[in-house]
Amino acid sequence: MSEQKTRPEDTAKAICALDLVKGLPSGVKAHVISLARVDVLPGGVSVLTQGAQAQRAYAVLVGAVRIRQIGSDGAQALMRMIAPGEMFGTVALFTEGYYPADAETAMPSHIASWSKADFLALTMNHPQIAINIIGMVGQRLANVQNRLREMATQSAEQRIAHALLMLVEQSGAVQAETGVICVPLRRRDVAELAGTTLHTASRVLTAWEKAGLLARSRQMLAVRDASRLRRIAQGELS
Amino acid sequence: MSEQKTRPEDTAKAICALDLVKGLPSGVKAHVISLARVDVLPGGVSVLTQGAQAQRAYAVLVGAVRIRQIGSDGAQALMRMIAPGEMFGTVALFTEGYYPADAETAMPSHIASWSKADFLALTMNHPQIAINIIGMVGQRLANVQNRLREMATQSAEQRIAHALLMLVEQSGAVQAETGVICVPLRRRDVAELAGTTLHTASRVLTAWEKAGLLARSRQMLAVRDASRLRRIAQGELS
DNA sequence: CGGTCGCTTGACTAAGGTCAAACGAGGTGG
DNA sequence: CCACCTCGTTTGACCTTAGTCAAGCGACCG
Repeated sequence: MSEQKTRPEDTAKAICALDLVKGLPSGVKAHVISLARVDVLPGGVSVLTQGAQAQRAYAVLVGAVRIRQIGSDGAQALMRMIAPGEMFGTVALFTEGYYPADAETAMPSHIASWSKADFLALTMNHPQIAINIIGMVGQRLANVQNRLREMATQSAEQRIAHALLMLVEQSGAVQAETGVICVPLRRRDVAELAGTTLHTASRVLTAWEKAGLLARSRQMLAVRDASRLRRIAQGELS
Repeated sequence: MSEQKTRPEDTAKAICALDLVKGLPSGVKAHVISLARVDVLPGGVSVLTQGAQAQRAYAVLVGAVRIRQIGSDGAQALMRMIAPGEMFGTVALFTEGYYPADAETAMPSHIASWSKADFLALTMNHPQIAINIIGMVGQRLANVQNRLREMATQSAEQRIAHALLMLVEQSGAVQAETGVICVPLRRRDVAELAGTTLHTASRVLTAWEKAGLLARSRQMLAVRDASRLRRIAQGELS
């Protein structure tokens, strides 16, 4: 966690690495960069709120964002964590126009964003961008559908294991090796992600810590024995 | 349920009504129609299978299709029912290329489809089509996310009520009035849709039938008291 | 030093899943 | 035409999972 300076060329590079501009000539990438607004935000602040008119599309360059949905009955669920390089709030620009969930920074973050007008113009002028968006949304859809099936058929323990494994994968190749999840995760987050209560999540996680499956330093979680966790996730174990 | 003749102008009209070609000039629509293959299928046959290389994108013109996902552990969940005018199997053409679920006709159906090459060319040449796809997928994503939250936080009874209400809405404005769900629904379908077991679904449904909330004729379900059902879905009742 | 926040832990409970059995309708073949 | 079988469904008895209620702990912050 070294001191990090905000350099323009870093943000440019980060934006170029987005799936959004995959396969586009560098001229277009430059244009996308020029249209972007970059905000440097502390942790725990709201980026967009559920139900509001969609004005902008966002991408996380540095840090992490929590996407949480709250139902009409007040129950809330954590839809996903956004890691660097991923986008959020983009779909609402194309549909009814209301954000379907809340987004807040889970740690100090750099967030790039584009106005609705600019973003729509980009997709109209560069079909490849539209296709890239379809790819990203499709990936998300597949992911959510998988979780839906798991939620319907698997035990709380399995779902928690899946949630952790997903987070590790999301953290990128480097972390996937070591198993460190570089996002501050509260028990409550894990619970909402896996669709259980804070209490059962706590019980399961502390049990796994005692068994040496997990380790915790500060707010971060580290998966020590991913293969075992994977077996638990598939119901082959305990 | 009158005898139905397959007339080319009917299929043309049905394809023109797809969200896919919304906002496009009729010349393009004609082109889309010319590229479509239309299959007339009996009920209960497979249209595409999970895990197969995505070759085509599909749309239901007449009838209904069941989209079912099966996990590595064998547990299966009904992702959604496809009503006339909706598409399926489209996203896989843009992502990895494997269908994420099975699709089978739930009743005799007319299915339009386009080859991968044609479909991708269409989206490249007509950005509006790509944007329409994003809209459709976005809608789906929002829907699945809502169900995910419900699955995590609500009771089995509430989820079943939600599933029925969703089906009624899907059946179109005419049916929404009368409350008839014009799709053959087995108990098992309802159960998989709501993420419960066949048994609890049966218990709940027969209880509702006895209470006059539902009626059943042949394989179809009819919702007699939608407002009451809606209150159950929101947990205000029983 | 008190307050808040996040976490842990225990005891209890109920929702709903599992197991088991049987029924009715529809279709098929003897 | 009837016997039989299959498939979808119903219903009961039981039991496990995981949610609820309640209490206490430790850490961090002002």
